[in-house]
Amino acid sequence: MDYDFTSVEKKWQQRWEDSGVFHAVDGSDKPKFYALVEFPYPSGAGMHVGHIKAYSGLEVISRKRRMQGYNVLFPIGFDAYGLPTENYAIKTGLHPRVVTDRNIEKFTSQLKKVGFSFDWTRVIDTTQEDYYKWTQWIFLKMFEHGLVFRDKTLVNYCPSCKVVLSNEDSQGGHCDICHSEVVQKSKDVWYLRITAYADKLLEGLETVDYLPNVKQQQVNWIGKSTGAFVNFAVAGTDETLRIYTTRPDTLFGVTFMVMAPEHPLIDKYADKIANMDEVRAYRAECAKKTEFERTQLVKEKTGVRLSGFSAVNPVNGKEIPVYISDYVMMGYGTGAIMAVPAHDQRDYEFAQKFGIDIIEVIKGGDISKEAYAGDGEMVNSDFLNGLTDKKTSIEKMLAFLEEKGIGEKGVQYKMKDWAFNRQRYWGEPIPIVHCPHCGMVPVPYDQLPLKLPAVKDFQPGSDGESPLAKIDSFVQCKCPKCGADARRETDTMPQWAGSSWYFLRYIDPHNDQRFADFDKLKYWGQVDWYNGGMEHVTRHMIYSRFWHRFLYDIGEVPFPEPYAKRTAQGLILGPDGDKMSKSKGNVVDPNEVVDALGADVLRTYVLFMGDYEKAAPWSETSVKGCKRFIDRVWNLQEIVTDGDGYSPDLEIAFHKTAKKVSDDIEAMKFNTAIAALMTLLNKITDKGSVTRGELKAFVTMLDPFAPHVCEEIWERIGGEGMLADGKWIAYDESKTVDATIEVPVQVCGKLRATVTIPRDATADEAIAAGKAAITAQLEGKQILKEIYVPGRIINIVAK
RNA sequence: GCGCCCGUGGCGGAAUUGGCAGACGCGCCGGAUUUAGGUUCCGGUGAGUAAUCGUGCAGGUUCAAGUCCUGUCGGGCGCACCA
Repeated sequence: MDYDFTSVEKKWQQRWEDSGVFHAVDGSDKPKFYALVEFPYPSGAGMHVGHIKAYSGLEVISRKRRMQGYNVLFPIGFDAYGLPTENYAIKTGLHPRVVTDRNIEKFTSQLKKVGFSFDWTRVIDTTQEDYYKWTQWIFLKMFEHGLVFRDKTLVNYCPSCKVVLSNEDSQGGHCDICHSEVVQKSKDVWYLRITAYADKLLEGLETVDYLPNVKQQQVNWIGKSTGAFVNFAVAGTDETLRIYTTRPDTLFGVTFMVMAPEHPLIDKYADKIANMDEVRAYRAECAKKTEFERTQLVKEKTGVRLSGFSAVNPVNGKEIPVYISDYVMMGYGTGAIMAVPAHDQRDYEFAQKFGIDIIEVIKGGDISKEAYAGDGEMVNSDFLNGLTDKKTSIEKMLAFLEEKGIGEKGVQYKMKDWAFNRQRYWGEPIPIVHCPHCGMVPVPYDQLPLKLPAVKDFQPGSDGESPLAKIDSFVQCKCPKCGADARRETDTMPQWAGSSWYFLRYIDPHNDQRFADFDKLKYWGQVDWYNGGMEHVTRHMIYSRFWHRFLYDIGEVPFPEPYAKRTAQGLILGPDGDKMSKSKGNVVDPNEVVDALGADVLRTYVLFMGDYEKAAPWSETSVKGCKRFIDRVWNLQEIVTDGDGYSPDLEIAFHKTAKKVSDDIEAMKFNTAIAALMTLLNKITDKGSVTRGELKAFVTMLDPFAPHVCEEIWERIGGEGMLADGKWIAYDESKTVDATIEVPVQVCGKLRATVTIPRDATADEAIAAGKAAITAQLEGKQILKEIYVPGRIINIVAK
């Protein structure tokens, strides 16, 4: 009997939809479980097998949870604002709205074809007015609380996309969207003051269950460091040159200072600096370099000494030279450093090149060769001399600095404020009005959403202006405060805006009074389990934790951290082992797999192919193994016999498998859970018959992975109701172990025999049995040690 | 440079965390069914004639090491002149 998966899968997808079994119930008495997967960007290319793997993990867990009696919220939506759609619109002349709707429709039908158990009544689309109204609302709340500010600064700018990028979007000096080289440009930028939340984001990590490397990456990204600010006097003026250092204990080793080329003090004292021409030339040279070149192409230190401008070391009164160099960044610390060439490799290289003194203050290295960054006894350091503990030295120096009023303890973060505007059409309009009298005025809350106007021309302006700037009817408005003629902000929000709070909207997606009802937020609470890609750990994850924490602080949500648990799936690589990409032609289309082999096979294979958290290459031949597996399960119907219980010779195997599958699913070890089911199937087919009760148990366990075939078999053998809201398998712990076990017997760690002994044999009994099996090997030898690890191994050490 | 992770058959990967290395699947070999191919079913499959040897390499700890320690080589990810 051939398995007609196409019609069976269609049939059950329809039944699930008609019955509403996957609808989450607000306020149900059952325990709640909120499973979240990263909603897709609906690109024109359609779904990728990577999406399937990303969703299948929590899909399996959600199906299991429902069967365990939970009220499960497993939603899906579309993160639909973004540049690819806009670029496509520019190319084809189709409106982004049309393109987006078409792509969402395509994604929806593909997702349904795989049989995911999403609650389709809660779908969200970040580009719909009733959604982005609340994105704008949250933005205005932040504005109200002083977390939004505007600054004219050098920004990362992508000349190809004609758009300003955040640091997160221009990692490595390349545009995250088109991979062009990013340049620095001076622009008006809207910032969200995420740095104000740095400590909260750091502390919050202690209360959540994220994968250790996810946590580590966020900690590194926030990049908290503790040290000191120290004020150096500028010789001959009242000016102070303020620096940040993590090693105030090395202050006696400071022999020069370095400022970033853009440091404002340089302009202030331009007439005092004798070689200003040289300085200007150096600055021009630096400005030409991109951030990427400045940081990546570390070759030789360059710089210019400021003549007529020197500083005084506050701990010993020595006058020291001041340089400018591009190895010091304006964006970190104070934009100036104290240089300790003996104990910092960069300062060392600079000192060597410019012939500056190198004074050792920590013993232990050879400073004639290189800087020594290790610990050791303090020397040449006055009151610190003789100390060997770094912590003590730092504390002593800090006390000294504070007493003299020349410095204090300080904290710095690598994380920078979030550049929040884009000069683009397809995004949420920033709901701010520029009034000549009142300045920046927020659009009143009752006028939200500030709708994105329909336009025909999505081309950005030549100087990087938003397409919205060309629409007079949008731009020209009255100031909400004073009524004067005013101009609307024409930039839109970045793609990350809509995804920064979407998990809250799923809880109450149709609410038109609030972003989500407070009682419903209380009922559903934190996302219990969030799964997604590692690439979102430092952007989306940080952003959304920030937004959520802000909403908590102003009393709008009842819990501070949005996600209780976070896991990540590994990539699916192309059959050639490379990352899948269109240009390499190694992309696997999930649609084709569903059509050729069925959704159950696709679902099973993406979880069986390897460790869920690791990357694994797609294999056209391996996927057939899963097809065979599903077909063999289908064929069990041919050998089914009457009987509700387990047959004696399979009972232990069923209990064992039930335990293993239950446990492995929780640990996301889907590959071994499926392997255990395959092993059990092999045992059944070896035996040649299966009772109805056994088959029911089997399809119950397999259901989260391959629900269509399982539902069909369940129905055909007279199972009650649907497995989708059936009951998860129970097992008896005492029946997961055999009464007798086979134990290997080693002599001096080498395997010599195996013996079958009762599971509860004592050590003496086991060893006796073991020795009996290896009498030949023990002949004429003296036994030194006898080891029995219960249930594991017998090892006799003899000489 | 700093931080994290990983090196196991022809391939993807297992190994209850120190206890029979190679589960499960793919591939391959042989057999059955088939006119043949495909499908399906059965048997075999780390290397070696064997004793034995085998988890990137070299040491170490241990009765026992894929697992722990030291060093080294190779690969991946993240951050990066961060003061």
